Amino acid sequence: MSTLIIGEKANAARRIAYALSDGKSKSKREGRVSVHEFEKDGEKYYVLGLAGHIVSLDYGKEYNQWKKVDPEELIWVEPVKEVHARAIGNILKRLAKECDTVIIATDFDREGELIGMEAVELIKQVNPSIKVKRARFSALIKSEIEKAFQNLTDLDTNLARSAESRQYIDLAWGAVLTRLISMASGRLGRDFLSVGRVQSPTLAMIVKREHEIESFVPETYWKIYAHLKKKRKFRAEHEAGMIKDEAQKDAIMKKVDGAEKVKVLSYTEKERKGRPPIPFNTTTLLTEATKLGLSASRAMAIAEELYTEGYISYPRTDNTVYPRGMSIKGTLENLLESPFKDEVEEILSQPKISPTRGKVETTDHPPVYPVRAATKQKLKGDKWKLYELVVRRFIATVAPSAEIRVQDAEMDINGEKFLAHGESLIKEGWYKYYPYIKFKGKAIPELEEGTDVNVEGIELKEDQTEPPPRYTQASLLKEMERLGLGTKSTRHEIIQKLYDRKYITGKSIRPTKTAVSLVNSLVEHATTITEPEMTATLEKDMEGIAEGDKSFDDVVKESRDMLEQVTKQIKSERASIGGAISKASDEENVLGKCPSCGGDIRIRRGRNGRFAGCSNYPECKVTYPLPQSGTIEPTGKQCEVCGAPVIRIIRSTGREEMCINPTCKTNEGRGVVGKCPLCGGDLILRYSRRGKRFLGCSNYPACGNTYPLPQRGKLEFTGETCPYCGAPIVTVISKGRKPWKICVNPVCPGKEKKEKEKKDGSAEKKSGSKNSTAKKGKGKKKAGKPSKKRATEKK
DNA sequence: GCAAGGTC
Repeated sequence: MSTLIIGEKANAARRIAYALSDGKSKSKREGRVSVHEFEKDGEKYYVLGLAGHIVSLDYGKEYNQWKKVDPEELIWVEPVKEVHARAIGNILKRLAKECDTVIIATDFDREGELIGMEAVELIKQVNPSIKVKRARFSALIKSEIEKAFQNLTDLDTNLARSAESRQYIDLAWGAVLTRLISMASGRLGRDFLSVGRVQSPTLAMIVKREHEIESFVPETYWKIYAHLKKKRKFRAEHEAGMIKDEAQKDAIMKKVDGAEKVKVLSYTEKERKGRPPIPFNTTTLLTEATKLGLSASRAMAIAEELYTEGYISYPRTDNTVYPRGMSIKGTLENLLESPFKDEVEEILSQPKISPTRGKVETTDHPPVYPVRAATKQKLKGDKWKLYELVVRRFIATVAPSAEIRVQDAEMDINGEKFLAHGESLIKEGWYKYYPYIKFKGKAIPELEEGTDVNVEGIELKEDQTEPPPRYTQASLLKEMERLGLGTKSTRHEIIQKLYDRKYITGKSIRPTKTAVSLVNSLVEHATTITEPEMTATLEKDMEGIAEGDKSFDDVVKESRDMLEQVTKQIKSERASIGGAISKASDEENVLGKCPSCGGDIRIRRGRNGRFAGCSNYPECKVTYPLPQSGTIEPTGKQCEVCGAPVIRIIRSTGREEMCINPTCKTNEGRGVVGKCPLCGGDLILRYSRRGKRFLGCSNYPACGNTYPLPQRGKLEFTGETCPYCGAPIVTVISKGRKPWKICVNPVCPGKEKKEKEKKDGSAEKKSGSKNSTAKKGKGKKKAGKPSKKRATEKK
């Protein structure tokens, strides 16, 4: 008979098969799924990779209609498991029938144990007598894998059940509270209001911060500086630092103002090491990526691509210590074929290469590091930027420390002490390789104890204390990690979810009115779900189950009892909670005052998408069309010409303010960028439903002439027309590139002509790469289809 | 149409 080995993901399965078979395994593809086969000691082995969880937990179909189910009843409904990755599930069952043993070789962590148990449950449906074993390895390298397979153990059911309890609890709390709150506030359909163990505490933090900012009372304080000169200009600060007492400030100023000299009381110079940064885990990778202007979600999506294409290691990791089995030198040598060759050679020439290490060391995956060389031609745009970040981070972690000279001086002016501090780089060390962190110190001149230094002036600087800053994606990720909210794989998704649900807006994150109202209601009536402690408690309970001290049933029941309490409380306050939230979300949609009756002009949804209408409808019938893409915000301003509200439209390519009234004089000629060469009408900058910009003729539908436009970067319409085809010429200004001018007509006869001219020179390669980008563009559009397919498959 | 956790 044969043995079936189950890995957590395709890549892991491939590596397990390779390691156990000494590279002799054969792969067979069935659709998107690969099965690896090999023989060893006369025994046949199959290795199959899962895609994480292949079953999901949900309530049966009979509970799908929200209005027909009392959420309180839902609390005690037993959810059911359904295979969502059908293809993998079918292959799993088919192979299991042929085998007498199955070895679970999923990741060595809690979820890995559950993923394995789920597979076993499916297998037992078709082969109840199969023998089940577990292989636990802490790195996907041959020696570790072999050791694990020589020391097989049993599946840890308690550990798996602990993870399962989390699933039950998250689903119950999430579904019940989401439904309760959504129904109470009349937000049904796609506008539902979600609540969850991780997202709600995260949102509550953001709301709390906003509240702190709003209620912050700035305090005036002073700082006193002495501007000094010894060969160079520098400054010293009064030792009191921030002075909030006005009398104290006056007293000091009285003594020091007008002074011409300071006496140096002491001067010291020290050297300190500037340690290189620690290896990347998911959180630090994503927070550093925000410096490149990438959102956490976008950075993660790119990291995934780089991983599947074999450029970087697995991007979902908490580990900050390179594992023992990893070759640092080998990793560096791999990069010799990249544009980082010179830097890598410098690093390799060190007598000893010792990497930095962080505090967190896990055994499932290494920190994120580059595994293969790439060039700017292969990886473009953001992909290259992120790859470069990973490479430079890796180089920095094995680069020498910087050496920093630290200077400290104490000085006296008429009995008042002033301090000067200087820092300068003696040796650049890792800073040279990692430009994302800049050395910020500044040197002061060398001083001598007991000498005088000339004062050029005393400065009294008045300032005000500032409220704590709003969260950014980077600071939010860090805070979530600190509080144990979410995991390396989900934190960025949770943040994205808060944006998608319109709970938060902006790079400097603000909660919407709806979010504030939602959080206030939850804090008052369902505090548990807004606190990180719920996760901490759950973690403890899970540990209890894993250790065998608690039962799955007790933990889940206890949680359901608590949820029942909360549910009853919300039900009893249903009207006031619903009223407060729907009032807030109504306000969110107000764009300004109606110029005709003074009512509120609100965003409304109709059959043909969104539009703006007066709140006094049907008495007042004022309506305005709205663009169907982009975010619309009120500006609080009224149009000076027609009195209608002025709105702001925010698109990924920029923002603009305009009068909401399309027939207003201020909108005349808006967006007109040139003449249509076909009919002489106006060419107007328009946006499709999906937010893509293009040029369309004003005589549409009589004239159907359109031109596509680049979707990234700022556009400047030059007013010039193309000498070949008469289409407008546009200048594209995009970050990190020189502005370039193009004719917007993609099939302009002038383009071929230019290509021909280029080919005459040595530009053959260049035009070749141009062709490939053109193909890539088309490929992208095609790639949209399979991803849609995937989405429907899931459902 | 609910969550959070794997993975793609």
